[in-house]
Amino acid sequence: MKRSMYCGKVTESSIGQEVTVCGWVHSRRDHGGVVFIDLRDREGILQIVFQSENASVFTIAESLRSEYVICVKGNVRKRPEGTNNLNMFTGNVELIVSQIEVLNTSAALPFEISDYVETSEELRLKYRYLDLRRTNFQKNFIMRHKLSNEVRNFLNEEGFLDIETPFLTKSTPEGARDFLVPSRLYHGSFFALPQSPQIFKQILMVSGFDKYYQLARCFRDEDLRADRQLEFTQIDIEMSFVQEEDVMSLVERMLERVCKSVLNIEIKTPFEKISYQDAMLRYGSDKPDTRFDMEIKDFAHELKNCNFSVFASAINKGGIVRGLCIPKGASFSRSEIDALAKFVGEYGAKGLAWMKVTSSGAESNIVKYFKEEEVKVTISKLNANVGDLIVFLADEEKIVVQGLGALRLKLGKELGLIDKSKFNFLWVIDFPLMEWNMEEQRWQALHHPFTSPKNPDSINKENVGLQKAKAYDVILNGVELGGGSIRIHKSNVQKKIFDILNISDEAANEKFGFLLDALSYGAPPHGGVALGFDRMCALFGGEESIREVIAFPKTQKTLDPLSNAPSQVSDKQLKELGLKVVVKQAKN
RNA sequence: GGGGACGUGGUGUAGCCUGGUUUAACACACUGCCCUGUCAAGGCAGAGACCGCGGGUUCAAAUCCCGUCGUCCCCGCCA
Repeated sequence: MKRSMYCGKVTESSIGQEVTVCGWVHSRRDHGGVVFIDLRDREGILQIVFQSENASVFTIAESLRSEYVICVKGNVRKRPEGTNNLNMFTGNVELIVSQIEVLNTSAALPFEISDYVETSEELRLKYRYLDLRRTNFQKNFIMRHKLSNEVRNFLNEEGFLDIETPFLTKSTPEGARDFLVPSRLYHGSFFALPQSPQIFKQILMVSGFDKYYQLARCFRDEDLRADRQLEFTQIDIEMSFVQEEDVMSLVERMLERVCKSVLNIEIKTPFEKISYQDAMLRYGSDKPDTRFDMEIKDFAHELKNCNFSVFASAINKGGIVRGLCIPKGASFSRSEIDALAKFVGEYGAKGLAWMKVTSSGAESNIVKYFKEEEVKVTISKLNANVGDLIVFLADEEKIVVQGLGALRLKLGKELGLIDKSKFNFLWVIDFPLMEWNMEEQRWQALHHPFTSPKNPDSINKENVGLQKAKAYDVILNGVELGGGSIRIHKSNVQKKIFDILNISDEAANEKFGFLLDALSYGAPPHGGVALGFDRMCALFGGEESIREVIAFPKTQKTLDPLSNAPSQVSDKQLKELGLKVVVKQAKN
């Protein structure tokens, strides 16, 4: 028997036709004289019916079990009056089986393939092939395919060339930890897997390809999170003879197109723009979730003479005081407020000051240190209403910003302030070029060291702290979807940046000499962007974790329970590579 | 490197706080039987866990304590 259509595609238009479908036994309902089976393939589920009149197929039907693979032929008919299933796409029809072939049996399952029962992550990954049979996964990966296809279509139409860059490349000193691949012919030398195709795509611009893209796999040997894997995919784009607006406009048009064609959502362009400084002040984050308000306000000016010693001393030490208003938060119990204080403690805050807004002003154990005017100004600046809770952090800037930013997000989620149907795109711009690394006592690129300063000609070691970058991040619902910049295209400017970053001429030549050389041979002005494709798929699929849109992800401890990678290798393999010993064995 | 949550038949959970009628409960899955319109089908019967692992406290430990392993979330890290 040869399949004639997908289970999930059988609808009214097939009524009266004989079709052959193949799939997995999703569920079986044996009524004695009639057996119903929900047959599942990647496109959906179809109810097939076995009637006792057809004795030979009926006997087989009674022996079928979950996840058996079968092929059945039969007539499609309209379901009898009153037996339609409105929850199924194929719920108005059913297939009356005339022939069946059992293509394979299945052992009893280690867990239920059901959308109703959650199974532990470890077990799901060990039996990933079963987990991926869930309709939600089938849906996610079909969506992922559509998305990548639409991205490619769009970029192809815009005149971009898809060019591959190497996986075996050179280790770079700045940035994430590299995955190293030992060289067999040159013992002691290593390739590195790319953290991103950054340098290669810039060199492609020097070569005159003008517009490049790639759905590029990238590798970073850092600890994992819900939105981070060791390897991930990014939509990598680079263009010549462009400014910030050109790249941003391209990204907007691309996102507009894929939102329409994949999700059937109309989004507004151009996206709202917010400066880095503003984002950090108002949202305590460089990737603000603007689906809800609860903005943070600064009180350095209003409360600088406040009698509350914690605030005064924080300001005296060069720190800041900021606060936010939690709607209806006055009903929080003391222990709930303590929990909030503990939460901001994770970001280094030593405490959380608070006041409940009442009809006569405010109350809490710190209100007595405030002048009436200070309370009034605070309430009005935060637009607080009676019944709200105002919380403050006073400390060094980084702690206050991060603590309140994280608190705002946590409360936004927990208090249900977030409208999940919203797709809020946003540009964060005007990033500082560099930030001071306290531990290593040196400047460090905020983006990457190839990012062009706004004023490349006047930059020097003294003013670098005030320099802004020609960089932009695109944010969706509080997730950094991607970022990019206009690059440095002149080798003297690039050398100057390396110098400020404390990378010696010698080191710069050793690590990036090939880029510096390339820039000296007529590099065009260029810039680009990279979008996290896995994150995009997760957001589009309504998933919290990118593991739900990656077929074979690793656990948080970087293991693959399916294949048991990483694993030890033979002495012979090691010897060929000029390596010895394995110190720590992965425990699977 | 650090903090937190979790770990009980095949799966998901309850029991743990307050140790003893626990012979560890419930649902799903599984096995057998019944049933001609179900769709997370239903009914009857059955098999299946000494409670992640190790140690300690106690007359007595799934339950309390210590350690350890694993999974997830977060901080650090991720230019």
